[in-house]
Amino acid sequence: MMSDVPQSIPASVIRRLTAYLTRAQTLCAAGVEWVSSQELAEDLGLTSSTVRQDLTHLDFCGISRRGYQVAGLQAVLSRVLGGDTVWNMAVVGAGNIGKALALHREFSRRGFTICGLFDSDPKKIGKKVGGLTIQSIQALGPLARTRRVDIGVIAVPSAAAQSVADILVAARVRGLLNLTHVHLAAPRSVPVVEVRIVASLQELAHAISLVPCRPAR
Amino acid sequence: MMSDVPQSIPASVIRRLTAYLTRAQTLCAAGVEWVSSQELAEDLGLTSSTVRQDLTHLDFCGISRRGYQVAGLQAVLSRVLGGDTVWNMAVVGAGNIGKALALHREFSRRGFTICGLFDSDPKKIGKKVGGLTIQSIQALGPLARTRRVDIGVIAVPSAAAQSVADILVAARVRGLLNLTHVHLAAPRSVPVVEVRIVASLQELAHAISLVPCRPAR
DNA sequence: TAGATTGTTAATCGATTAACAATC
DNA sequence: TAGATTGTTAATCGATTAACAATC
Repeated sequence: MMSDVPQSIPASVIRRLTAYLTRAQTLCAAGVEWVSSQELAEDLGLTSSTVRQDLTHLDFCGISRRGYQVAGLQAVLSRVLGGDTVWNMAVVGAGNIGKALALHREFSRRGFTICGLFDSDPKKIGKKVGGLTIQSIQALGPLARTRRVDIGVIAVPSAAAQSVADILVAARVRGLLNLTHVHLAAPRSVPVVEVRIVASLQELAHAISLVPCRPAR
Repeated sequence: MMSDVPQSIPASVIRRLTAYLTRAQTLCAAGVEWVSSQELAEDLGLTSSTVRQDLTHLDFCGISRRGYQVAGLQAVLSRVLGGDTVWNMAVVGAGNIGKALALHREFSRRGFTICGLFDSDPKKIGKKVGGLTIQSIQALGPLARTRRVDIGVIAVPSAAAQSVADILVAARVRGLLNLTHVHLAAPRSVPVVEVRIVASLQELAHAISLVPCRPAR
């Protein structure tokens, strides 16, 4: 009867759970108490069936004729998505993207603390970005280890990405967020999530070219 | 026998095609002439079967025992992904992320030109970011129309995202890149691609917590 | 009660992988 | 020729959707 094995939720579902969480937070802030699968589906461009199916992965039940209690839903989603945990991040690459991430307030609000910003350019080292001082890549390995960095954010030029990933993995970082457009090799115990902005633009460009031209007015 | 209908390639395949393109460009620059599906698969963390299946969507054939000619593959992928076209973009929101995008060189290199940067904050209007002057949101609609903006990039606070999207759609923009964490409603003729960085971090955090702890050394 | 909405099962759909004949 | 690699078909796998009994 020992069925309490922590259920592994598929990545496709996890991505939607983050959307439900954001929505639940908004509804909660607006004082809404109950939400149905149908309403959530409309808000997020899904079917109600998908929403209900997704929420069965949670240790949380809706109520017939009322839907899901917003506050409870928010709490459960937050916990499943690691809301209780604070994650330590190191951002590598202090270019435009790296600096933007270092300054982005939304991260700390969600429990992701940036505890170091690194670059290989000697001219940048020592400069301040928000509350952080840019440090040398040489310092990355030792610091990631002593500061117990959980997540390495890779925002360097693509050519340097793999070597930075290797340094981070050797420093026992637990996961990588890859903002470059090259694939990173990492051991299976170190998950990698890719955020490919240029690829997203190309995907969008392709989708656009499939849409028949609209009339001139 | 009229089978030359422009095949609609699934989005899942398009995302990988962008990866093949990047890889082909790197190989081409390195002077490599041929690449097999097996090699591409290893480089990108896929199976050779997936690679071959994907490439059948292209008007391009490999050769038994040799693989795919890198230069040709690169050319065909570039064309399919809109490499011949130059896309006009407006970036809305001149916060950290918006500014980083405006300064990011990789976009223009890939055929995505930023022709305007907009913000609602009066204190920011008139300031220069790279070659661009920050303009008022009031100017967005008219300018998007007259400058024939193809793609609107939404990098404003989440609460303002939908209204910005509405302005862009009304100004006949053809597609939206959404960098906020809320879902955007848009007509089906205006494709929306979402780049959700915080959601990616949460996905990563969840993946990390599934990995059993490694021994202390 | 009547009816709306859940949780769940079964059906459908699409994407990935395996397998192999064709071929260079 | 022998053998490696393609293009393609069929099998598998997983994700989404439809349907509906249970229930509040």
